[in-house]
Amino acid sequence: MEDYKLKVFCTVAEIKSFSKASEIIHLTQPAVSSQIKVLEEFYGTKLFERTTNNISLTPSGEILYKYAKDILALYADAEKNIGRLTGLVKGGIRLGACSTIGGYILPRLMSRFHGKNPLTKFTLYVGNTRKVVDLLTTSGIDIGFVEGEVKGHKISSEKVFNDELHLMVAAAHPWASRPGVAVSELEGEPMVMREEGSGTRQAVERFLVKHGINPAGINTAMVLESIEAIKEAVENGVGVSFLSMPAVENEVRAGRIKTVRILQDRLIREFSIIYRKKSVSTHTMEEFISFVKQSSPAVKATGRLAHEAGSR
Amino acid sequence: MEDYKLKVFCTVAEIKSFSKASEIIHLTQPAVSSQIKVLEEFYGTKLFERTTNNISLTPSGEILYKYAKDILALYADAEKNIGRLTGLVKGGIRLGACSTIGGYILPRLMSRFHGKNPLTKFTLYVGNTRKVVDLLTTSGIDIGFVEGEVKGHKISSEKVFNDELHLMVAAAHPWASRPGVAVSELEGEPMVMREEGSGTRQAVERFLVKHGINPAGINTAMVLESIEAIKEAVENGVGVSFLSMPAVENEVRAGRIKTVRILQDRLIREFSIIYRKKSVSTHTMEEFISFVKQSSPAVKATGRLAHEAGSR
DNA sequence: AACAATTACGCACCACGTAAGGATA
DNA sequence: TATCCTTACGTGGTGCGTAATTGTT
Repeated sequence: MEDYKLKVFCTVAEIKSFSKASEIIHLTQPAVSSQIKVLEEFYGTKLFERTTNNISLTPSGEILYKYAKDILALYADAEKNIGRLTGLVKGGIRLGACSTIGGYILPRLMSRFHGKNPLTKFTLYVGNTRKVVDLLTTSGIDIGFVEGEVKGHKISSEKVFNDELHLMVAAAHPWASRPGVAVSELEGEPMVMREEGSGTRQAVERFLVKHGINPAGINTAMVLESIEAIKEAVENGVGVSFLSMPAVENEVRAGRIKTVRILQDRLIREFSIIYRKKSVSTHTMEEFISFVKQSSPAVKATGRLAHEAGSR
Repeated sequence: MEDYKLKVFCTVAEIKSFSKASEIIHLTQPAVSSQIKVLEEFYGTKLFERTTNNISLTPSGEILYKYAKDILALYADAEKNIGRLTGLVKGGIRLGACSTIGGYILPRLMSRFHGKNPLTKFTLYVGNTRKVVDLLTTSGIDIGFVEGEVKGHKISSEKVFNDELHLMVAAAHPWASRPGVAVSELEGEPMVMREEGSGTRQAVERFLVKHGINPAGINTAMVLESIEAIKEAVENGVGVSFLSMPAVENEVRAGRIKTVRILQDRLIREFSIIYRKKSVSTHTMEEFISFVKQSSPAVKATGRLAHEAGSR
């Protein structure tokens, strides 16, 4: 029920570009121009100074922007408080997540949440951490899930998942029948890796370094950007790999892939939920975040359960 | 640029009636129902409890109302501040006034103000003091002009005009050529009066009492509810009457009516400008009020000048 | 019966997108 | 030429009023 004109105006004021703002709010550039024009005609004054290549707020625009932010905040606040009162959970949530969470964990959470609250609508963007953070800061998404913690004055981050990366081998691999392997045995063993810069890759390398192994010395049989592709490669004996349990649950159940315990340690990485500090979240967002936090032990339990089952 | 839905909602919430609210905002009842329905569907909850004969806000409605008032106030505030900055004076002002001001003083002020600020639009309602105050409290008008001062916790009143009531006689009347008459001479002289309850009537009676004359003893030749009618009566020698100078300026200039000085005293009454205490006035309203205050000496001067000219 | 709110429906207007136009580096 | 904003124009959706319907005292 927010004021769309003010929303458009604020976006333009913040992005300092009609065209870029139009993309963010999914409108055409002329539509944005038109909205601003209406505002300018109403207030009888230019709100933006149009110099070539960049626009800036006029003094009038500054005033309106100050009020517009407050007004929009009140709209959001009203909606949140009414939502809290009625307990109604509805409306859209735009999520962004890195591939592991976005591909395997979030879809289940989203489905369960949507099952409980059919009036909710999810949009999910999957990309790397930087992209997710960018989208969050530009209000392209409402909530993000990334590995590690994100520091930034505009973003709050909070750990929610403890995701374990399990060593995966083909069913026919010699390790498949062993109760566990030492970290040192990974040296020389052909491994399938995620690309440089991927969170999984970083976690694996940190793990190796922690146990005195130089990642550069690893026999990297293949580098793949897709989890699905890695599973294929592992199944076909290209090499072993570290993967998140939810990502290979089906293959492990079917016996096509086996998980092997690392004797000395477990490779655990933390996922964080991130959201804009200042923006007033909706009641539905509050509910979803709380749902995710409640669900995270369950997610871990599922993962571990499957792991126990798969490795015995 | 305010949010029309919220405006409608607030009006209904305050008036506690769809149909009455629809009259105030000049909308049909179905339109109001529709607006509220949209809000209720958006927030997923009833905002009004519809019991027969009267409606009341639900808890959700209470929340929304609290926010809606603030939001509307911010819209108005933004507009006012931008208006102050740009110095632009535009938009509508709804005035209410008693007959003397509404009929003779305000039209000139409105015209002059409109001449300086062509983007302004005036609406003028003329009625007695009670009607004007009612309209003001129900937001039917923005500014009112009434005789005396109005006390009320929701209304601010401020004196602006010192309007003098002059004794008017027909050109052929014996007094017309005299430099002045004593108050006592009014006893027995046929007088034309405004109706009971009129501000002018009250002022005249207070004046008589002040000078030791019982109003009941006055020879009331005619009681008329219209100033124009009184002027006709005076011109035709029905009797003398007290009238505001601006109301008879043309007749005095044309010599059809003469003003006669009262020797001991002058009959001066005060007009006040009244407006709602809490409601955020627009910049244009501020400008108009300040214009009226500036103009009030001019109005008096004009009145006196004409008086001097007419009585000599 | 009478009053108040809702539902049904047709129309007019407004905001959008597509396409063309202008200005500046 | 490429980028960015504005203008022009046709169309679909929305909000209004009129009229009929429901519901309550």
